[in-house]
Amino acid sequence: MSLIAERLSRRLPLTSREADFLLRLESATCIVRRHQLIGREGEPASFGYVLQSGWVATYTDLPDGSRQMRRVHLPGDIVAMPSLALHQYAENIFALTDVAVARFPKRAMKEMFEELPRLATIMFIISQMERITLGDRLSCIGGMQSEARLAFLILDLLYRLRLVDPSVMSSFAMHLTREEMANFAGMTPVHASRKWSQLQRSGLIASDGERVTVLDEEGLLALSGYINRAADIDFSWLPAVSDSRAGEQGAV
Amino acid sequence: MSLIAERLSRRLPLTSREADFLLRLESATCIVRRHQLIGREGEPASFGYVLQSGWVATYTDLPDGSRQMRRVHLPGDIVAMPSLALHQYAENIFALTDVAVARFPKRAMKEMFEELPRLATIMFIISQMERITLGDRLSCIGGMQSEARLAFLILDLLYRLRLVDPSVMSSFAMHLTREEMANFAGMTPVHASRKWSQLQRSGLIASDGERVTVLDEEGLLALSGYINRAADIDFSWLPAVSDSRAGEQGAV
DNA sequence: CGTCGAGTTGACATAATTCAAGTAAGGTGG
DNA sequence: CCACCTTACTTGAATTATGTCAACTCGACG
Repeated sequence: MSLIAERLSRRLPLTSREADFLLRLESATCIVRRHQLIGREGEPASFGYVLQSGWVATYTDLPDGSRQMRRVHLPGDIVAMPSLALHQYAENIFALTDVAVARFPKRAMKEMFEELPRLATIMFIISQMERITLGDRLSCIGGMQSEARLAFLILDLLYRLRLVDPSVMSSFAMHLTREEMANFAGMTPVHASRKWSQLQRSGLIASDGERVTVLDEEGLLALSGYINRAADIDFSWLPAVSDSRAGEQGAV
Repeated sequence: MSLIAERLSRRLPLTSREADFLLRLESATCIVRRHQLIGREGEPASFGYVLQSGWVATYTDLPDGSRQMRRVHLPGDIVAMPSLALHQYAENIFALTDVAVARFPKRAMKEMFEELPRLATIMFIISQMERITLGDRLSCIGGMQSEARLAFLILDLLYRLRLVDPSVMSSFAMHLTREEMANFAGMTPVHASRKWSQLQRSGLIASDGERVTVLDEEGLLALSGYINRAADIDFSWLPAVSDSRAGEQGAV
């Protein structure tokens, strides 16, 4: 089964046609080394990507030279979907670790809307969720201090890693450098280093370079104002699988 | 014709069934006074809104008491679409001016995906555009100084007002108070006031309390790093109007 | 005439950046 | 095996951007 289908099927049964479609999205895998670009801002936005393993970030560079990371993508995420609405990629797509990604052509989305309205609606809902969580991050960066913004990053990764791999409890391998964290949280690498140390000293997290352990999840939640939106997602209004076009209803 | 259809039809011919659907979305208009809430964070997210006249903002309040505006909506925008993916509104919906809004039930979206796949794709594309522009704003707030963040706000409003009303050239009525600008741009009202004055002194804008005039559009663009994404939107991959279900192809 | 909301300005405090120096770990070639 | 890189990270001191508090102006309104 495809990685996306696997994640979705924990919440929703998918029909076999839907699962087949998602599997086809992942038919063209390629490997990219850590710190290589998968796509560049300004290139024709002909392909979306399904991230199969590793971490990917999207970022843009600002005129003054600073870099803003917009999103860290984890396995099973669709990468660069927003740019499919444009002729050119709006963001750079960057391998934070060695990754495996599958690329799919923009026209696959067209087929989905034509033939699999229920799956299209699911994708629509997921996209709206991403808008909400991006807005949450905007609120965090616009209104919170640097320590809280780092705490937000940690919780965001923790909760999303739990969705990918339910065995994740309170610790995970942090694949971001201090500079990458800083670019994500809107501060300088030096400041990120200081505040990271402070999170450790205050007992909220522990960190040994490779792994982070969340020691006080409640404390981080209170500090960062993070809201786990995924818990509130509403799939109740999906279209029915249409009789004329649907295949058999798949189990799982 | 509905306001959404009118804006869309400048770029795309809509079928009469699509136009009818959009008109139905706007069948239940109500008037809300300036500085009233249209929807509250945490309430059941049963309805989306089409903004018909006036300005609306969405915002959230952070634990430390600061307020972050996420989006200023202009006439013809769909408001609260992201929250339809959740059981509860994720944001407060706030009338910046006296407004007319039309509310539509969440299930209208279901119908759209079932019966009007091309329109659903258009909505999907617009939503992805919103993700991009929200990301642009994240980059701006995360990486730019306060003066640039205000410049970004001005250009964002200017370019979007031009889409709503092609007669807008370089000046418009600014309906935000200093405090609201500050909440939007991630700073304090006092600081917003200082930097607003500075934009005037440096000759980039003129302002007389009611109206803003952009005197140096290039200068504001260079200062803020603003990118007008709407110019690059790609509607070329829409599904065809399906034969079996479509009405006649409407002109305009 | 008094009050209210919005805006401005000054003085001071704090958060974050900048610049610079230094540590530590991993890789490479001799 | 060691000397010598490079890269990531840390820490201190000085600087700048922004926040905070308080006083004041101004116009709208009853």
